[in-house]
Amino acid sequence: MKKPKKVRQQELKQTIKDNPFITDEELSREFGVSVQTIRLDRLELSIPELRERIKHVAVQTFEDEVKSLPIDEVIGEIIDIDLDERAISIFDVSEEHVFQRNRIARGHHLFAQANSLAVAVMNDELALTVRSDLRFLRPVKAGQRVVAKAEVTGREPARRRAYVKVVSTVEQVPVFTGEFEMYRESEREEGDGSENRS
Amino acid sequence: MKKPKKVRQQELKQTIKDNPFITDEELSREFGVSVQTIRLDRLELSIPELRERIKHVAVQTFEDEVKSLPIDEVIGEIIDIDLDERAISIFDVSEEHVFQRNRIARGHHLFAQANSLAVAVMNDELALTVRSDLRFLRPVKAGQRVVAKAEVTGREPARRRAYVKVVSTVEQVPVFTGEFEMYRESEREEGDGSENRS
DNA sequence: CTCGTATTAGTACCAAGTGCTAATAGCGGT
DNA sequence: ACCGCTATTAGCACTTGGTACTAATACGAG
Repeated sequence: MKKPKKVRQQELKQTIKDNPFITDEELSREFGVSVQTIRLDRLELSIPELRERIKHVAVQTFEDEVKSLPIDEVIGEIIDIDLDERAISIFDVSEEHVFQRNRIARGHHLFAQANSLAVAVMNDELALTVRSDLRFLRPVKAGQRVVAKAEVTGREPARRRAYVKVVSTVEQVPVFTGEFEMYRESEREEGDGSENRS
Repeated sequence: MKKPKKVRQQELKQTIKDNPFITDEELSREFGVSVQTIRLDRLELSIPELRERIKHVAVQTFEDEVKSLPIDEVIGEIIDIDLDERAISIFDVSEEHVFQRNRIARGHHLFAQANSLAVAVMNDELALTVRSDLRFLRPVKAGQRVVAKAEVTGREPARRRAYVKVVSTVEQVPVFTGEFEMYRESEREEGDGSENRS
């Protein structure tokens, strides 16, 4: 008995952790013991078999992948709107909006809420964002409710521009602010709406 | 023969893609054909067996995980990454990303691609966006492919900040640019750039 | 009705195991 | 030297989810 059982088991644990794709047979060669011994060790350490280990790793990725997709249509629910003036929306942050590692909301969701609201507040067939300046003031965590308030702060009809300021808060505390320069497709009176500046 | 073979095979392909963890037997029940038929279909479509599929998924994660972090959390597909230096991702704009009225992509998708790329390029356990300044230069339409290039332009280890510039183009033409000020969760010594924390 | 493709059935075999029983090794203590 | 005990090894039956192959059957078009 070269190494005591305990030592071997600890090493075994580490080896499998480092490379979950190793079979019992390969392990048995590596440690110079029989396959059965490896099996007994795994049993005692409650380490599952190769396929289960692989599956476990795979499931993790897969779930993460599926989870981090959603970013669709209009983000947040608009609860009040006064066209061309101001608007408010709420957005509940849930698991799929956060980094798994620390449950902090990914920036683009906050931006999406604010941007959607800025688009909505424009009283226009179609508004496009031209430019924006964002500040992420505090991290937002899963489970929190973000309230975004948008206000139209300026207009430049000649250039078809409007300026919108959005402040997002969680329980009264500001977490995000954004200034948006918006382009309105149609002019104020007639609904033109099919122009393509580029 | 309810559905022609071709249709079944296409559906089969999709089903397996959506859920690689499904056995031939489950598939055979789902499609109302025998297990052998499923096997023949897989053979023709060169879809590997369950375990190989799972293993493939697992290997991906494992490799990515060793490297760094949220490659599976990125919006768009990373096609090249040089940690702490630069990264490139592509994002295909489809119907669900655009306004129905004019088929122009909603701004937050462009932002999401750029922002997640900026996060990914940071060689860090966790990076958060602190501030960003965006310009939407030209409208992007459904069907177009957006290529985003991120470059780390500056570092301020003392304040745990890094600066990333992202330029997104469609067929060489810039459509979006963004400057990101990022916060990195973990501190790092200067002059390293490629250590092996994990 | 016949031809050809599609489908189903059945068999042998494989990898990487589990679960179980039984034999053997190694070593300490007395 | 012998007992006792744990550790190790061996062997066998059985499991999953397949591959590879052969053979039979069904179905639809010409």
